Amino acid sequence: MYQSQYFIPTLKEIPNDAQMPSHQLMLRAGLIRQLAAGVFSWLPLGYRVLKKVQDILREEMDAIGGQEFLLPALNPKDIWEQTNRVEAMGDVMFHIMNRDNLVLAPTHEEIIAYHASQSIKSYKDVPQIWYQIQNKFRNEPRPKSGVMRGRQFLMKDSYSLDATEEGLDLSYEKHSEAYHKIFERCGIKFFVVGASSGAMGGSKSQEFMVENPFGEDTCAVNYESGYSSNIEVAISEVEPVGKIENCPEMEKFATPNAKTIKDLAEQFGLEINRCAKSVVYVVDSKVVLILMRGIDELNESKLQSFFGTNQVRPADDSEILNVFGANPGSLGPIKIKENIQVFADNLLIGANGLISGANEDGFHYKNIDMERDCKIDGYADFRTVLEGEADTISGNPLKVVNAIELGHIFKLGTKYSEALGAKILDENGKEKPIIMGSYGIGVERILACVIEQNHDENGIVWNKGLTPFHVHILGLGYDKSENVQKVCNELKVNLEKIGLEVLLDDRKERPGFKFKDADLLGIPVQVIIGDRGLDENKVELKYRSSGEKIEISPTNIVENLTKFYEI
RNA sequence: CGGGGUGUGGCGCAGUCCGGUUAGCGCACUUGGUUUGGGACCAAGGGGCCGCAGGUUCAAAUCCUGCCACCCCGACCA
Repeated sequence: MYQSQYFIPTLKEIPNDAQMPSHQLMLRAGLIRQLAAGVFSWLPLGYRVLKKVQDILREEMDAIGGQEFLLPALNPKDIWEQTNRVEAMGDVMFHIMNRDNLVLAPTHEEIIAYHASQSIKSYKDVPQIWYQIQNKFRNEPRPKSGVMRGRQFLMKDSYSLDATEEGLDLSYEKHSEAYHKIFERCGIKFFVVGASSGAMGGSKSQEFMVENPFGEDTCAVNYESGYSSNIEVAISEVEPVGKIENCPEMEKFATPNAKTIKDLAEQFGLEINRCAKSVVYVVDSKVVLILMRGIDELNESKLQSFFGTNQVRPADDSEILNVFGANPGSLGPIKIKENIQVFADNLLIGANGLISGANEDGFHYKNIDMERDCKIDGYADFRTVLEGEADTISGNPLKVVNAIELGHIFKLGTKYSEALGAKILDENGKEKPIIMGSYGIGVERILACVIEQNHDENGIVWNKGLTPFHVHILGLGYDKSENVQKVCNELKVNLEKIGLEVLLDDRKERPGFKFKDADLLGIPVQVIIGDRGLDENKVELKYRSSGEKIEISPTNIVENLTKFYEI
């Protein structure tokens, strides 16, 4: 490819509205352009890389027996109504104004289940793995970070159909292995976390994560021990609060200026973890009290799975006053005005010597014994893991990091097959719903993550597998020197002959300009050809990742690059 | 949806507070010339309904009102 004829609009300056390095570089290197918030055009150079990612996805999906579909983005709304997801998706789903019976698909479980219901009738017809690489539409309230979160985005989504739980386990395992291979081949450093399945009813779910400051998920990890978990479900080894000896009788005391646990601990010289924090939530319209250690934060995901509902929210001040007869800052488990359920975090099991609000403004109790003085309806893990706590595998400190969700594998179960009547007969002629799994990868996110992990101050550093071109020939003084032209073109032909993709910078630009652009584009090897070297029968080979340059005779380049690309 | 910010040529910005020459600068673009191994220089050019719509005024990029778009923080995120 001649660069003078190829559309690669590079930018010298960083576009004002790009914050994330990969976003900046994708714009600067001419891979993408933004069309609207969360909507991007892929330019030729970017699309070349995107296609290479898709090739890897196809190869690995085919390798586990996946069959590629292309499902429509326009979907009949009534199919989505059968699973109640028009309502569940709410504003996230795009609706069509002048054709009300159609919607834009944000995912494809329903359509897969629909087709399965038509044609998959027997246990002999499964297992099936169906996948596609296709645009998804989600009306994100706030698109951000370039292609990281868009309103239209490419997803590799696949779905497994099985007759038995064991079959699902196998399909799930196959996907897990395929995903590992995919991300490894893309050269991404990632980790896998167990994720909260929330109230959606699936049994097992794991997310493939990439540590990144712009990531929207939070995970607790220890790379050495291999512990990694979404903060929504993360656990750690923490000493319970426990008992003190000879805990005296409970005693009320005045705390007029202590509104927070911190105030309380500081003003009265108390141990912060014996100051029990009272968190008030409304769960399915009922007010509940959760007691936690003073230092801990309630984890809403854990609360949701404990109660099996996602209808949870913090109680507001008037609800609190109503139930407790006191305001936040003086709440506790003792003598609550209304009869409500009280739960406590596991770390408070058997604890005594606790301090908590008296449900009377400006007063607290001390010497509270959970068993002696409180009526607790249940204990569970409600807390959010904190940085530095011991991981449950090695006991070494956990790191709490931001992460990008690249992929998600999910044992769905029968929710969609039941709703859409996707049923099969088993060996005994008994009708059963198909057991489904759902597996997704954000295709454009792969690209962004690769750039996040592989760039320097000069630009992108592509790996051999994803680079848009294998070799970047820089013809210095190309427009002037017939010799440079001759050597460049011969080399281009010879490299293409052995299957390498070549970008030849034949533009009428000064050398410095070409060097800067080449580093920005980030093709792994640059072959620098100019009269100065050719006079001594030398050209220069520069490796983008190390910056290392070697001088070499033009006749040895093909051999050298054959080795480099292991052809 | 709440809070904050920004809209001026393809990109990056100044000008707006305090209304008043012909709307300016750098990059990019066109032409000519000199240059040519890490984003050259000189000269001459082309390109703007100053986000949109109203309003105030003799006069609006500038003041007022409404709307729109985009970015950031938060809420949300199968």
